[in-house]
Amino acid sequence: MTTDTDVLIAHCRESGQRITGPRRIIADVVAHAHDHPDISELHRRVAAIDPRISLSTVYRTLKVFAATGLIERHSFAGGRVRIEPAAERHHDHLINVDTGEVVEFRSDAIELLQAEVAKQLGFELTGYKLVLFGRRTAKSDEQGAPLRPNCE
Amino acid sequence: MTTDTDVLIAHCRESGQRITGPRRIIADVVAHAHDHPDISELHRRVAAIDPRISLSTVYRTLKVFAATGLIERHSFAGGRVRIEPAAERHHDHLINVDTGEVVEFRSDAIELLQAEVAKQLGFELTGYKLVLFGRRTAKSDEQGAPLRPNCE
DNA sequence: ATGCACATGCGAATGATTCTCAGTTAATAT
DNA sequence: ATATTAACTGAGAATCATTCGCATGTGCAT
Repeated sequence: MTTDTDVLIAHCRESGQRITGPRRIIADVVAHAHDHPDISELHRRVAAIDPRISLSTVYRTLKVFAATGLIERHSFAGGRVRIEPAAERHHDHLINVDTGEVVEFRSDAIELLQAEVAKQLGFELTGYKLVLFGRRTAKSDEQGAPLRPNCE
Repeated sequence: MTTDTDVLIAHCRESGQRITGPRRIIADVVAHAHDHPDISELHRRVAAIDPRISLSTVYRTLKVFAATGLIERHSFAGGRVRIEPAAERHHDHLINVDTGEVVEFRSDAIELLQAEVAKQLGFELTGYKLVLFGRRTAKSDEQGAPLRPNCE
C-alpha cells in the first residue's frame, strides 16, 4: 500500500467511485504491476492477498480504472488484454518476438510524423496504436514475461 | 473469377494446397474485398454464392491464405479480425473514429524511424503494427464500413 | 445507527475462433 | 476411366477471454 496506490485510490474516489476492499487491493496490485500482466495474472496476484476476490470483480474494476484513465489496456498479441498503470509520460512498446519481453520506448519524432500523416489525409489524429516487433541484435538474450510470440 | 482470383489460386497451388470448390469461391470473394471485412461478413458473401460453405471452412481457408501471405489479418478494434487481400505495396491504416471508415496510407518516413528506434533499443525490427485513429477535419463526413469506433 | 445505491461473487451466457470426426473429394498413379 | 489416399469439408462440440444476471453484501451520506 504505497503512494502509487493512494494516487489510484484518490483518483477513483474523485471520479465518484466507491472505495471498497477489493478495489483497494486491486489498485495496490495494479500500481505495482510494471510487467504488463494479463488479467488472469492480476487476478492471481490479487487472490494471493484475498482469495475471496473474484475474477469478475477484477474485470469490472479494471474497466472502471481504465474509464478513469488510471490504467491502460493493451492487446499486444491479439489474444488476451494486458494491463499497465497509466504512465505520466506516454510511451509505446516493442515486443521481443523470441521471448515476449516488453520494452517501453517513446519517440516524439514518430508521433509528430503520425499527426502529420493524419493531417495530410484530412484527419485530426485522436489516437494511435503502435507496437514494434523485434529480435535482439547479437547480444545476450535476456529474460522476458511469457507471452505468445508473434502477433496474428 | 478475375485475374486477382487466379493469382490467389495459383499461389495457393504452388504452396502445395489443393484447389477445391470452396477455396475457389473464397479466393474470389477475398480478392474483391477491398473494404476490410470481418470473417462473418466474408462468410456471408461466400454463402451468397454457395450456401453449403461453412464458417469453419472460411476460417480454415483464410488461415491457409494468411500462412501463404495471400491475405492480411488485422485486429483494428480489438474484437473481430478483419481481412484484406495482400497488397503489392505495404501500407498502414487510419480509422475514422466517428464512422469506422478505414483509410489506407503509407509513410516511408515513419517506417524508417521505427527501424531506427528499434536499433537504438538493441533490436532488429521484424515487424510492427500501426493504426492511427482520427476524425475528419471540418469536411463532409463520408461513408464508412460499420466498425466499433475506438479501440480498447 | 440506517438505508439504499452501488459493488461483489457465483455461475451462466456470449462471441469469436478452433477442434473433432465422419464423410467428401482433388490430385496422382494405375 | 478407376482406384487410392491424403487433404478438405460440414456440423456441431469445445475452448477461451470476457461479460451478464441476480441475489447478497457493504460503503457512505444522512
